[in-house]
Amino acid sequence: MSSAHADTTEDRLLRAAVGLFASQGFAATSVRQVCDQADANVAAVNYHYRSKRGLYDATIDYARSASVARNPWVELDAGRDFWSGDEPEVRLHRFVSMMLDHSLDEHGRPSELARILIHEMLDPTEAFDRQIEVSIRRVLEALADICGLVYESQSGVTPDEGLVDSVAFLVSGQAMYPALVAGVSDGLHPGVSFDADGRAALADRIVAGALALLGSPGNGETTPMP
Amino acid sequence: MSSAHADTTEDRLLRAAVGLFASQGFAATSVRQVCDQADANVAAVNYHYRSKRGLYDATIDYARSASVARNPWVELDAGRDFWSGDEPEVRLHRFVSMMLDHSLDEHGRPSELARILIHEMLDPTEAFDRQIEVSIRRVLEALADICGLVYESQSGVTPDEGLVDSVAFLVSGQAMYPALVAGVSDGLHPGVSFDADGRAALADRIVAGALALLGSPGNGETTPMP
DNA sequence: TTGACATTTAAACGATCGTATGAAACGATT
DNA sequence: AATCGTTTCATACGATCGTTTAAATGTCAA
Repeated sequence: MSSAHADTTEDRLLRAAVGLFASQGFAATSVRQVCDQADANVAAVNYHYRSKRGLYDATIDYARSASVARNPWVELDAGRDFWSGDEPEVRLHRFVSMMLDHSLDEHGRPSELARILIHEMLDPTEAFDRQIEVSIRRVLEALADICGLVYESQSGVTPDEGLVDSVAFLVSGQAMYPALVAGVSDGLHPGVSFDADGRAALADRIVAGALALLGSPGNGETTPMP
Repeated sequence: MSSAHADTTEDRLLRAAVGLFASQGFAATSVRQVCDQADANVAAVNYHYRSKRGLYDATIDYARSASVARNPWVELDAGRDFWSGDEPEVRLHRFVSMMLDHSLDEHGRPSELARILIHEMLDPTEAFDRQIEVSIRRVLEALADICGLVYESQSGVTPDEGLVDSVAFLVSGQAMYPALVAGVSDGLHPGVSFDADGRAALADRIVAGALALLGSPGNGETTPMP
C-alpha cells in the first residue's frame, strides 16, 4: 500500500504544520519553523493560505480529515437509530473504543488532532469557536445519548440527566486523558500501555466503570460479548 | 486572616506570571506581558529572576506552594501507615477529592498549577524533568498505592498490578480532566458543574467506578474470600 | 517561440521577542 | 550630609516574529 502523499508545497506545509501545531500550539509555532520543516520558502504560507491563521484553519481540517479517514465516527453520522439493533452496552463499548482510537494513533502516540483539540481547550484561539467546539460537542452529545440508552435499558425508566451527564463527562475524560499523557508516559504511568492491546483493555475498563455507575445488572452476571 | 499579598515587585511579577503561564504556557507568554500586568519595568524579570526561565521556575514553585497551602497532600506526606486506621475505600475517596481540589479552585475554575502541569505534559520544557515530573509521579504512585490497598482489602489477595495501575490511571485522568475542560466548559458539558457540590458528586462517582473495577463487594454478592 | 499565468524565490518591512546596560532613585548606615 | 548597596528606570541590542514585495522561475496553451 502506497500511502502516497502528494508532494505539492501545500501538502508539505500541511504535514509539517500538523505536527508542529499539535506539539506546540498555535502561538508557540512560527511560520518559519513550518516552512523549514516543509522545505518551503517563508512566503509560501502567505501565498497558499493567506496567513498563519489560514494555515492553522486548513491544518485543523486536514488533521480532522486524516483522523476520520483512519477511524470514521459511525455513531455520529448514524444517529440514534442506525445501531438500534445492538444493545446499548455494546454501542457504548464501541464508541469508547472509537474515542480512544481518535486520541491515540496506531503506534500508541497521542494523535495530532487530539493534541490540537487539547491545546484549543487549554488556550482557545478563534479557531475554537469556529471549528473546534462544534465537533467536540457532537461527540460528547452522542456519548451522552448512548449513556442515556444504557441507563434506560437497565433501569427501564427515563434517564436521570444529572447522572447520565456526569458519566458521559467522566467517560470522555478517561478517553481524552491518554492523548494528554501518552507523550510523556514513558515516565508516568509505567504500568499502562497504549498499543492496540492496551487500548482494548482500557476501553473494557472504562466501559465497566461506566456500566457500574449507570446501574449495571450485576457483577457476577454475564456481560455482553461482542 | 488578611491574605494580604505582599506588594513587592517580585510578588507582583509572580502573581502576574502564574496567571499568564497557566493560560498560555511558557513559550507563548512574553516577558513584557508579565511586566505590563505586574506594573513593573521590562528589566525587572531579569533583575529579580535572572531570565524568563528563572521566573518560570519560581512561578511553578509559587503555584505549587499556593496550591498546597490551600489543600495539603496529607496522604503523600503520611505514607502508607498514617491513615491505616481508615478503610482503604475512605482513603481513596479522600484522595480523589484532594486531586479534584488541586485541579479546580474554589470558584470551580481550573487551578493555575493544574493548567501549568497540563501545559508541561502537552509540550514539556526543561522544567518538566526538573520540577514537574517528580511531583506528578508522587501523586500517581500514592494513588496507585491506595488502589492497591482497596483491591487487597476486598479480594484478600495481593493486587494484580495491571488492574491496579489501570484503575489508578483512569482515576487520575478523571481527576485531571476537569482542569482541562473547566476553562471552556460553559459550552461543553452543560450538565456538569465544578463548584463544591459538583466536585463532591464527581468524587463520589469516580470512586464508585473505581471500586467497581477493583472488585467492590457492594453490588451483588461478596466475592469469595480465601 | 511567444505570451499569460501560477508558483517560488531572495530580500526586506515594521513589530516584538529575551536580554543587557548605565544612569537615576531609593533606603539604611555612617 | 555623605556614602553604599539595592532596586527601578529609560533605552537599546541583536534575533526572530508575521507579512509583503518584486523579481525570477516554472508551466502550458496558442
